[in-house]
Amino acid sequence: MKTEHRSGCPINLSLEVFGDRWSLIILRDMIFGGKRHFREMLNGSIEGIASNILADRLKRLMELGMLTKADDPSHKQKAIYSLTEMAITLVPIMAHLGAWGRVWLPVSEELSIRAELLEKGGPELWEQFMDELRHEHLGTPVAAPERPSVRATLQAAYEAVVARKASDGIKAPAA
Amino acid sequence: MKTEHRSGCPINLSLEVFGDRWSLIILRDMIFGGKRHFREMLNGSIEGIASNILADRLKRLMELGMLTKADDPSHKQKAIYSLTEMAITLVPIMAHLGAWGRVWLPVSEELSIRAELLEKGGPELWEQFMDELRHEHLGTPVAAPERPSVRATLQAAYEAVVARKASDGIKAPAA
DNA sequence: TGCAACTGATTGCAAAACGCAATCAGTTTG
DNA sequence: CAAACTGATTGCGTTTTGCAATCAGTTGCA
Repeated sequence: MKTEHRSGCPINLSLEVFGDRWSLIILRDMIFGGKRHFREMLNGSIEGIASNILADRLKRLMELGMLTKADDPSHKQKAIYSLTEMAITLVPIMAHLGAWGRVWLPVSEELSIRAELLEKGGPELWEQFMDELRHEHLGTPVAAPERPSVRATLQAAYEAVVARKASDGIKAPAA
Repeated sequence: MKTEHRSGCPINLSLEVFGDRWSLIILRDMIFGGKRHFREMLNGSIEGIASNILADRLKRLMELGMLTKADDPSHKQKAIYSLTEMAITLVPIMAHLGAWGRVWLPVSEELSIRAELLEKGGPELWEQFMDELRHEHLGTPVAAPERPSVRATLQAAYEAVVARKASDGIKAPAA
């Protein structure tokens, strides 16, 4: 791993980690999309990441300590990528980024409903989500009481918007 | 301005705005360093930005609506760059980024004291800071009661650490 | 008046990063 | 045994980056 840093400033060092156009996208898909395999990330990416870029970034994120890789028992060639605690603690940053983007940028309704719910849920919801991610990726026991998972809730809201927009389209196709 | 976006996802769109290695650095220097002029940013940058990169990013940030440029009355060739509300609302993101970097990355003590104070101050301090920036860059009246400015407080803390490390160096040079 | 220092940039150029398409060897499925 | 799928890798042309040098106009000082 490279140890040459431009400065010891926290913001600069953070930028050196994900100051590019793909690293955070990959982490977003793992965190909010539950993606764990190479092909899942490659084909599921709405932004259309190229396979060589994906391979390069996964490798880089592993070197940085944000991801780990393990064999998938169900398939000798399959690899499962897991988030580390370092990556899981990005959830609040993702939430803020989403909230900021929703205010200032031309976001689409269906892709921003998750950000909206995450923002409204606040730090409490973020903590619950991070606990779920720790359970899922680090194997920690479930501390919180049983309740619908944050990711499933966000996903359901996304699908509800998609369904509503589709039915709106039937009633008023040219709207 | 380009209107081609990879997707309408808030996180993706945010990355398209500052998903590079310099844009946030420039905004950081303006927000926390109070830099307003080209040369100030060029020579004051601890990361050593090149003049062509700086010119390109300033132009880009203006096109994106994050900065505005105005003539400096004191010098016909001088330009004063101002933050817009869009850029000022990045303060909470900066605070989270700094807090995350402080935990996970090899930050230097003197350059992370600001991040530490900003984190401890919480949203209340961020709001006060944003109000100061609005006054400074947008000319809004000062709503809050008179008190030492957040930037000055952060700067003083930085200088105190630098001074302490220097005197430590005299007592124990090889520490 | 003359000249150095300073203003916000711009240009040339080499290196690196990007991104698309094709390809790879091994694994599983039908 | 062939097709589909696994996580990648390679080649190659385009774009972006970043360093050094340079630019024209402005200001301050002698």
